[in-house]
Amino acid sequence: MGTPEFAVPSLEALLRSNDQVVGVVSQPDRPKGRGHQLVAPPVKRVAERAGIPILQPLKIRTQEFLQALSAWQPDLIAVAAYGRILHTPILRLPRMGCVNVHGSLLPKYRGAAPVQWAVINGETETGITTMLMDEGMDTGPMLLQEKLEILPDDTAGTLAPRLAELGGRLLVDTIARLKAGTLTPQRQDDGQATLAPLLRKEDGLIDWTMNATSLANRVRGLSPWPGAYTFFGVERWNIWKAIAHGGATTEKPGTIVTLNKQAMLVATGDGLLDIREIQTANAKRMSVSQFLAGHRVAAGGQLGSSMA
RNA sequence: CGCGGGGUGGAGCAGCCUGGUAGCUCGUUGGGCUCAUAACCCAAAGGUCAGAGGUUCAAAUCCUCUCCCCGCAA
Repeated sequence: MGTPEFAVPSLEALLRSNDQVVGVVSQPDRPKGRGHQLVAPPVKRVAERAGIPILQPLKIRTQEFLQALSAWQPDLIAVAAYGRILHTPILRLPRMGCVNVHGSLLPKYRGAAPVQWAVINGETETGITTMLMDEGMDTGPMLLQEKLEILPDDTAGTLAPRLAELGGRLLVDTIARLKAGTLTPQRQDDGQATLAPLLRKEDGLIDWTMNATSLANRVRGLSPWPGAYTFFGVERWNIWKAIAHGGATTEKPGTIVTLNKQAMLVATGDGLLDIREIQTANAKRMSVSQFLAGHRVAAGGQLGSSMA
């Protein structure tokens, strides 16, 4: 069971493994992009190409779905970023249980957006944890865990594929060792647990009173979705890349302090944020030097919320 | 039929409403200045104004269609 790009390597790894994939469950096709075109989730596309039966229930807590699932007679259900909470009847369906591939070093970053939050919080390492699922949100006993370095330039978008690949390897490894009986599930230390809740569009609005380092990490963690943004007057600016500079400033947070052909420095609660890559409505993302070539922006300008 | 914006020398933009000499900030090339420079000064090259059709004495500009790109919303 899985839906987005993150789950694809896991499915592919299973398809390459010795185990048989009897079926794939993915979220329904959703209207996406301009024109409201229905788009199949990435996992579904891979499954189609591999000729694997696919289920895309609108609701999973139904008798119909449960019956369809049990008809496949799965020994084990592997779950990677499916996007729904599985309830007890499903968890108990497979003989060997449900194994989840989670994009963090549990018990840290339980929840829907572990990759993003790890970057937002400026972590220098994260990883993959496989676990036996229970009713809670990523609370089940852990099976295998492997670390992965977060590079200084990593965004959620560049980190996720590496984690996903690692996830695929770890999943196959986990299943093999489960079958061999050489794994001992390990309880999570709930006291160490942190949460990584689903991000919303609003989480992308930059709060200039934060310090520059936090903001730079936030920009990385929110890329490519939902994207960090701020307002210049009524104009919305998406900030795709920014670097934190130390140095005190007496300017009000959000003030454009320095402006030349190459750079735009903005005052924050602590330090300066050097905006490197920007995108305005109707335009592509571009380097700040490109942006400044065609847009008249004066030092002293205020960035902030649209209401300000 | 979800809403909207855009395609103008290599990059980013203005010009379009109110048709009439292709403009700005850079980049590139050559020259100059300087101990030196991504700085400064001078000069040059580089454009079928996305494409097709139409209106007009005249179209980047007005009308129609096509292609491509982007934001919002989901």
